[in-house]
Parts: sequence; C-alpha cells; structure tokens
Amino acid sequence: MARPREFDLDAALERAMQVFWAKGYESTSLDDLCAATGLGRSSLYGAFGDKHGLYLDALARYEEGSAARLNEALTRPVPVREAIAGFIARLIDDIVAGPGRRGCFIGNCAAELARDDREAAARVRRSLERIETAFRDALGRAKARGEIVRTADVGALARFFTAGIQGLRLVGKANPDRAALDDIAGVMLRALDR
Amino acid sequence: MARPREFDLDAALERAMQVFWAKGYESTSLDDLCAATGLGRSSLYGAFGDKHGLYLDALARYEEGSAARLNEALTRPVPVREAIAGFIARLIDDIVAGPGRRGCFIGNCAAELARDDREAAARVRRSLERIETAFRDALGRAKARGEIVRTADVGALARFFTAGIQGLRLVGKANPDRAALDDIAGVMLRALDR
DNA sequence: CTCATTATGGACTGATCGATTCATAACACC
DNA sequence: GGTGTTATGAATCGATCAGTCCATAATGAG
Repeated sequence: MARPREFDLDAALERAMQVFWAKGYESTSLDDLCAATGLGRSSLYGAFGDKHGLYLDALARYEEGSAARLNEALTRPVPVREAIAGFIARLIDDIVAGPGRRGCFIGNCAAELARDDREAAARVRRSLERIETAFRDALGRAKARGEIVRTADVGALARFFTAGIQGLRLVGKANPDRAALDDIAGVMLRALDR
Repeated sequence: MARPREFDLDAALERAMQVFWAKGYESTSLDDLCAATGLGRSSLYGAFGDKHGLYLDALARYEEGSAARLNEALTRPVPVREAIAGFIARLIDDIVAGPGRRGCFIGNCAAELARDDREAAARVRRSLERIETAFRDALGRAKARGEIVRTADVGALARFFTAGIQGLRLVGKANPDRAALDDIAGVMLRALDR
C-alpha cells in the first residue's frame, strides 16, 4: 500500500543507543545520530518521532538487555552468593575491558536529565525498581532454600545491591581499576554472610 | 591603577556552582549563568575565562565543601561507625529534603562529561580519591583504637564506602525515598560489624 | 586634572542546534 | 499501468549556542 522502510529499525535503534550511551543526550546531535545509523533526518523522525523519543526508545532497549542479563545471572541454579558474585564479576569485566568510560546508561540518564524530564525520570525509577525486584526475588528464593539467614532483610539487601551496582559503575567510569572494583565487590558480597 | 571589580567573586562562583549542579554542563547556557550571577558576559569571561573554566572552578568549589563536611564528620571524637552513620544520615536528609534531585555534583560530572573531557575526568578521580582517603584514615584510626577487627581491610572498606555513597546519591536522585535510602545505609554500615 | 588600565554592558559573530518542508522515489492495490 | 500512500534525502527554518568586540565607565598613579 505504500513505500516500505529501507532500513532495519532494530539495528538503527541499537546504533542510536550506543551513541546516546557514549555521549549522553545533550551532547549527541541529530547529525551524530544520522552518521551512526546511516539514516537521513526524515527517516529518523518518521520512525522515532523526535530526538527525545528516540532517546527514550534507546533507553528502553538498554534496559531490556540489562535486565535480561541480570535475570539470567540471578536465576542460574547456583547459590545466590555465587550468582551475584558472577554477575558483578562480569560487570567489572565490562567496565575494565569495555570501550572506555560509558558507565551505565540508566545511571547516566539519571545524572543528566532526570532533573526536569519527568518521563525519563520515571523510566529510570522503573528500571531501578526492576533491578531491585530481581535481587529481592533471588534473595527470597535463597532464603527459602536456607542459603542466607532467616533474619536477613531481603528487601534491604536488594536495595543495597541495586545502589551498590550503580556506585560500582560510577566509580568504575571515573577510574576503571580492577583491583579497586574487586575490593568494592568483595565488601558488598559479605553483606550476604550473616 | 584600574577600575575595580564590582561584584563578589566568591558569591558569583557559588551561584554559578548551584546552576551547574542543578542543570549540568551542557544544559546550562551562558545566559543562565548571567541570570544566576547577575553579571554580564564580559565580567564572567574576565573573571573565569570561559564556560568550561567556570565549570571546573564550580566543581572545585563543590568538592571543597563536600570534602570539608566529610572530614569534619569523620574526625569527630566518636566511634567510627557512629561518625559514618551520622554522615550518611545527614546525606540522606539532604537528598530527601533538598531542592530536588540534584544528586552529587561530582557524580553528575562523571556521568555527563568525564568521557572525553580529560581535565574533568581527572578532577573527578582526584575527588573520589580524596573521599576514599578520608574514609581510609578514619577507619585506620578506628582499627588502631580497636573499634573494628584487626583483620578488616580498611582500604577495601574505604573504597566500598566511597562507591556506596555515590550509589546512594544516584538512586536517591532517581527516587528520594527515605525508607529505601535508610535500608541501603543500614546494610552498608554492617560492613563494619566484622 | 590627565592618563593608563581594567571592568562593564550590550550588540554582534559565525556556528550549530532540533525540527520542518518539499520534491522525488518506491512500493501495494485495483 | 495508473493511483494513493509512505519513505527518503536535501535544502532550509528560526532559535539558540558560546564567544568576541567595542564604546563607555570607574578607578589609581603621576
């Protein structure tokens, strides 16, 4: 009935996400986005609305992958301590070996524009809640299995790990030093030994 | 010998710092800075060089006050656990009661422009090291006093609290909920009970 | 009082921003 | 093959950006 789209929408979103992740919202221009995706302005606007809409879509895409990795790590059939340790170890690998100081897209978004961008702020809040829930569920199951003491407050621990991961990514962005990050991870994990 | 400056340089820097803190670097325009300080462009450029220089000065000013508060809290003649708990409690008060979602200026800087701004990145790294050192010194003194077990790794604990505070401020920026932040603080402090 | 020096405010610069417009192209349907 | 509909690319929009320039004002030194 009409001319079909000539590009892969998903691939374009992935490229745009990488640019926003690396440069942030304000510092990314539409020319940057066109260059990264290989698309013209018309195609971008036709597919994603405007710059802000594309940013939100990119944020959603990041969160999707991020949450999937976390859930996969936390539902492995191993003790929860090992599962969390494995997740954090891979996180540190990413920070140290990754293409330099991008941090966490969600955290970057929170720091950059959650101030007066209610929609973005709501997305960030939801993302953090999702992470928190994943931890709480995993810790709840572990508690039922007797892996952690019955007096443990899994809700507080879940919030702690959520914040801890953000802190880890932030200081890792400023100084991607494995020894320092391993130190932090080690102390974090000992919150489970009680 | 020449016309004297008509404004208070320190007060102007304080105002500029507040704006950069609240809005970030890119989103703050020179018109914003002129409006906040009450100065004209010529005065700003004459006193601080350019926008980037002013931003770095503002960052330094923030770090000064921030480090002073931390050191004051950590050198109080009380058990280190109490000192740290007091500092974090006041931090949470700031986050919850403060004028909305500014986060930590240093953390905001790290998230926003530490990527390809080497000078800002170096400042952030130095700031975090300063925080880490303050914790390490306080924990070292506490260890010598026998407040924490002799097997404790004060270096790792210092790094942990440094990252933890950043995580606390970040999630607090996204969701300034006292109960959640208190949960996180509670788990963090139990790292000292060993 | 005069002059050299610096501060100030406002006009102005070229560049870049996000967004729109429009002519053209490519399809599905009849 | 004609027609309606959407995609595409280039040109372009007004707004805003950081930064500069210049005429004027305000001081201290001689």
